[in-house]
Amino acid sequence: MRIGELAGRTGVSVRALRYYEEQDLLAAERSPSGQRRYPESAVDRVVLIQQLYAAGLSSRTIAELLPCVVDGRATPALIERLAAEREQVDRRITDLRHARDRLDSVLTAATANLRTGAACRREAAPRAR
Amino acid sequence: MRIGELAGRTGVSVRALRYYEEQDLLAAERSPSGQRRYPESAVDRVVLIQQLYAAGLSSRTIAELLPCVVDGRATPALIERLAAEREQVDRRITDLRHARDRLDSVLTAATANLRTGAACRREAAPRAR
DNA sequence: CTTGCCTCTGACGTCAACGTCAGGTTCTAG
DNA sequence: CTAGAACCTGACGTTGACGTCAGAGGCAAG
Repeated sequence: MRIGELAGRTGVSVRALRYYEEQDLLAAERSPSGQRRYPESAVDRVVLIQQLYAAGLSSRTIAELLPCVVDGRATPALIERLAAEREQVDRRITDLRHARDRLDSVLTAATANLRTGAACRREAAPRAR
Repeated sequence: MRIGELAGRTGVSVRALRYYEEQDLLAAERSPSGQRRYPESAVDRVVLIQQLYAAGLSSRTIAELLPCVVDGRATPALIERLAAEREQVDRRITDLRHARDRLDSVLTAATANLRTGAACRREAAPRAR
């Protein structure tokens, strides 16, 4: 398929796909006229890339680990790298949970105050730009 | 305390503290000569700011919500905002968990392959810069 | 008083993951 | 055949949270 269809089916922009290629995350055949042609498997690949971005990995890191992720093969060094990234993700999850809990306690407190009529009287002033 | 001490005690840079002030996240008294003076409570405040950054909130958002977070009071609109941010954080946690699970399955697969002697034979090529 | 660290403002630099625009080619529907 | 959509490369713009540098003033010790 061509780049526009891949973009449509994955929900990422054409620009992003070209960027992925630039970063060696996603290869493409070329038609005689130079247009990119992707196989069906590219859809899954792009989804995977998005997942890894969502995990907070950089494109540099993804490029290093993708071959391993795709074919399930790796050197011990790559496996260590993967494990380290996994730990990173775990820590980020923990941090986020703490932050969420913090927001939760703030929320319940604020809501309770609202109900007891203790709401702020100064309106939120529109901040200068 | 002065800015250097606050930086040391919170682990954030002096530059970051000045940036927080610029973004209305952290106020400071000034000595007659113009140097910033912070109360003890600034330490907690900076820690809180870090937590909210960790939650993925922007400084703009933090500035809007901080008064509410600090004194537990808010307008209904602010409470809605908080709840929305909380949901955002929740979604991010879910995404991260998916990504982590993905990394996990890759890891176990790769490790199993390693043990069965199916490791990649082409070494990880050092990528061009 | 001077040395050396701390602090100030102002301003430009950085980095990642794209967005956007220009100027040109290619493909496809009619 | 032609209009218009889709594609190409190349290059500059954007955003957020700072880093870094310059040039100047402040503060404690000896």
